[in-house]
Amino acid sequence: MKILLIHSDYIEYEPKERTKFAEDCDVNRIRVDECLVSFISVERGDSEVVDRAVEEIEDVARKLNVDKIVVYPYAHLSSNLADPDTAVLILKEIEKKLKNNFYVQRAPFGWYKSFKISCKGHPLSELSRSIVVEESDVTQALKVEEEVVSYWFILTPKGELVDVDSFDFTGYEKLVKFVRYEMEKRRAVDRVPPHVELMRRLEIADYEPASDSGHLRYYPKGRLIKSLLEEFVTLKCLEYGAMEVETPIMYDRNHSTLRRYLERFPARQYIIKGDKRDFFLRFAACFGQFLIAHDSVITYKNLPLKIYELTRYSFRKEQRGELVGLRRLRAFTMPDMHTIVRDIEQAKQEFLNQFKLAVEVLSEIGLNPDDYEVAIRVTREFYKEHRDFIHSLARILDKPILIEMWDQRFFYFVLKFEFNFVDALDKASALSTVQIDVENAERYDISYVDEKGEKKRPLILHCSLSGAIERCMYALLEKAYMQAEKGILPMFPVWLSPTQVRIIPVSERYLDRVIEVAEDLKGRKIRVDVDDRDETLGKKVRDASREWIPYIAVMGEEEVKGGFLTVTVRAESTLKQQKKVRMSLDELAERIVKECEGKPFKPLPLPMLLSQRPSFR
RNA sequence: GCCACGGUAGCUCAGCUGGCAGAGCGUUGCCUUGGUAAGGCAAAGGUCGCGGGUUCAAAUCCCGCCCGUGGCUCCA
Repeated sequence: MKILLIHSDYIEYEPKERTKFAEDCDVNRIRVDECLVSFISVERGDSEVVDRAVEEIEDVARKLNVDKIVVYPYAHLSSNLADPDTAVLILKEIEKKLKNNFYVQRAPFGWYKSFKISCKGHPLSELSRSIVVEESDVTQALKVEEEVVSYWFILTPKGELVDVDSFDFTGYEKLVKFVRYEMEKRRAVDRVPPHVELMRRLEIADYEPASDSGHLRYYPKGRLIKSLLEEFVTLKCLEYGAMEVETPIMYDRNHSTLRRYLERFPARQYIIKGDKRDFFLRFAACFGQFLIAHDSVITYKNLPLKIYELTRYSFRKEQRGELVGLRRLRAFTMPDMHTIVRDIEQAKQEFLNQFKLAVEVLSEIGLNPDDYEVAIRVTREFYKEHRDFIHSLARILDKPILIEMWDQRFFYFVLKFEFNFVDALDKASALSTVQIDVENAERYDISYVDEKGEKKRPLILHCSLSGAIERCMYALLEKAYMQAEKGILPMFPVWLSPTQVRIIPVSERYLDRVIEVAEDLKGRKIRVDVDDRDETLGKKVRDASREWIPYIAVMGEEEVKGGFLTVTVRAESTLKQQKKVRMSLDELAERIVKECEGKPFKPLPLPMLLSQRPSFR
């Protein structure tokens, strides 16, 4: 809403000619003396700002000490006008509210009017106000969340459900940390998280000050790692039987179905102004996939039906203080798979399959069950009805898991699991997760046809097999850091290492031969580079080690003559003792190829010769 | 959004009881041609976050703002 306020000696106006939106009125000349004239343009969405507008006008009127207010519809203050019907309603409402405390004259809407006005000309006599709709980015679900009462238990692999306070946590150090983190939601760390320093030092990712907070830049090495993870998780979903789709990243804010869904999802959105409509940026792939499902003809023969998308990106406008490095971002990449199932039995079966698949995916990425803790969140009702099923989940990984139970269903799901990574600062964050959604098939009007030809409502599973890709990178970095603290040399899995082999010539004399060897390895789909810089051998070895390169091959006279490589194997070395192995080129190549079996491959994302590389920071 | 801390060379940081802008690393050049965690010498490199104020004089003191990190909050 745009308001122009004029403190006037008088205003005189007279309706002259109707427009097609004209409201009925007496076409008399009106004069009001000693008044505040409010020229108002009602804009789209202004029904929410009436009270604030009234407050503003009253506030000015009081300051000027006037008791008469003229409400004057004036379209020319805005290029984003509300429709006339709404505008009249809003103006009338303003009139009504102002009348509580003032004498109010409202000029008729929809007329060409002549007017004369006399402005007093003191400093406060001409004011303008622009009242915008406050983006209520706090959804209903966010508010509800504050009221949720949780009951906490530990479920043992033997199937005992123990109250959290009576569980003996001896031997379950990480679980304690996780439970504390979940329940107390309090910690006192005053450090930059280790992975933040690592992601920068290793030239993986960095903050981008020119963007919004929580949007990172990825350097070639980071892009490579991210891209391999993206491809890997995608392939896992496709192998599992999912159909890959691609859906828009922004949606109409006023779409009735989506609007209701937004209300149920506790996340803040980015709002984008379009030509005519406002859009929000997706925070997951649910919308796009549900809308596809809504328009699809699905029969019982198609179930379970799996749809998959890698969201690059999902957007969540987290509060500033919530953002951390790769752990929590405003733009992140998430594999998002939805499974449409016919009933609760099929839902349970898929839930179980996906639980197991998530374990497998994380372990291939380099995160073992020791690295995360399992949480199950469930309504009391669902727990009672499916106790055996839920207990069976604890047996899969053979470790106690945290159960959070609610008396009522506050959210759209009845059951979910999460694998939570506990980092070097004892903070937990969710990686893989699957939820059984009992609400959205209805909301999106998704149905399938059963054996009898009847339309039925399915259930929907939400699954992120690995969790956000960035978060996997965060977990790998944090894990490496924690291992380094224990004296283990930190590294990435070989298939994710940007450089898998670095070859270092003992002197420039051997460079040509070294490049030949490197080209050979490169031809075998191995990421190999060559340190051709004018530095000492010691320095080059040190630098390679600081880059966590799994295989460092040194070539000098001996190697060239003998036709072998002297390889420092990082995985078998310690801080004190390097493990050096004599290997043939074939042996090294075979070893690496084997270690990367079944994983995607991408070539070295940088020039092979180190001397040709820029330093990105 | 609130609280705390921070922003000085490409990076990490010192200087901050006001008085010539500093170090290490990196970069460039030269020497060095080497056998497994930093070889030597030299040079280049600055809007001290931005704006205002105090002062003869401000990186330093004061005010405002911006950005970052941490904590709170939040984390489907």
